[in-house]
Amino acid sequence: MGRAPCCSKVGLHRGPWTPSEDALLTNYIQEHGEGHWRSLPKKSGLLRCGKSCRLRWMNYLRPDIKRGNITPDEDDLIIRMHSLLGNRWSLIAGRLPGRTDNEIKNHWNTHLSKRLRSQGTDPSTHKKLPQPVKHEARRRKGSNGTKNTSGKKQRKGRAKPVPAEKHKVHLPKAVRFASLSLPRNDSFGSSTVTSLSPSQVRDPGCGFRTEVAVDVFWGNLKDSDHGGGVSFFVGDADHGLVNGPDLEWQSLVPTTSTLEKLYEEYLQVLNTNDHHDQVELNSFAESLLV
DNA sequence: AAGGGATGCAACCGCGGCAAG
DNA sequence: ACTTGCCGCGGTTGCATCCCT
Repeated sequence: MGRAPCCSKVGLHRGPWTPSEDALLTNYIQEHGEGHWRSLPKKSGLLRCGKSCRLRWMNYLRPDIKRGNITPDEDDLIIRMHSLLGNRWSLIAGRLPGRTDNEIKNHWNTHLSKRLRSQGTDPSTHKKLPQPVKHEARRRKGSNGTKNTSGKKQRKGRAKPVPAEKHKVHLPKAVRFASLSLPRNDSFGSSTVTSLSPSQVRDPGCGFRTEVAVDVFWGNLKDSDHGGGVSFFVGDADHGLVNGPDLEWQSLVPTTSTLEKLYEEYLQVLNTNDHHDQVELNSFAESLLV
């Protein structure tokens, strides 16, 4: 429908952020809070488009961002989540405290997809490839997120990321919805889980969303060693579910049997490889999202 | 030692969802 | 019902650095 660009690019800075720009943005947000990205640049004196400001804050400046190597456990979770949800990086990132969707996306594209391929698994479908692909990637030391923000240098043609059999997983797009969440730092054990049944979780119409189930899986799979956060998605009135203000934490008591059932169900789906079950897996993931 | 390809990550781009008018 | 603007997401690109020949 011919929407206007997010901002007039005339006179705006692009490319790497300078420390002074970072400081301006950080100071402004600390003082006024996040949001209103469109008007933020003008108010803060930044010569950047609002979108760029948001990205910089979300992916780099936010104080809760965890920088550094992604641990094997995080790798494991990313792979599992990706097998369920596909390229829903923001959803996956939501379960990895301190990690951004951009970081996870990059990590997947540069490390995990290659690793899976080298292990004989198709990274997009998570199904076994006919034969394992030789791992030709070179190891490289010390590129640990310490990206310089300095100067420029011309660039020569970049090999596109292996286009090899680009099967897209057409899972439903994530939808935005209200959520309540607890930080993962709180121990999973002390967090609460709503008492919804697995069928409720799977019921597309029920309004509860992915993260309940995914966190449940995570809590089980990782045996709480990460301290799981728990998120709740509140259904709408049409489905007779509670709205945010009506939720009482006291009522959200975890029920071990519910968790076990969910875990069983999840394992069942995960442990199967044939086509029929792949379909089931997809619809399972779908049901979590719709 | 140097040049060029490979790698990793920050940043950009375009699109879709949603809410307000 | 339609338009407009904002926000957030996923895909893609740009570029500094690493590593191999």
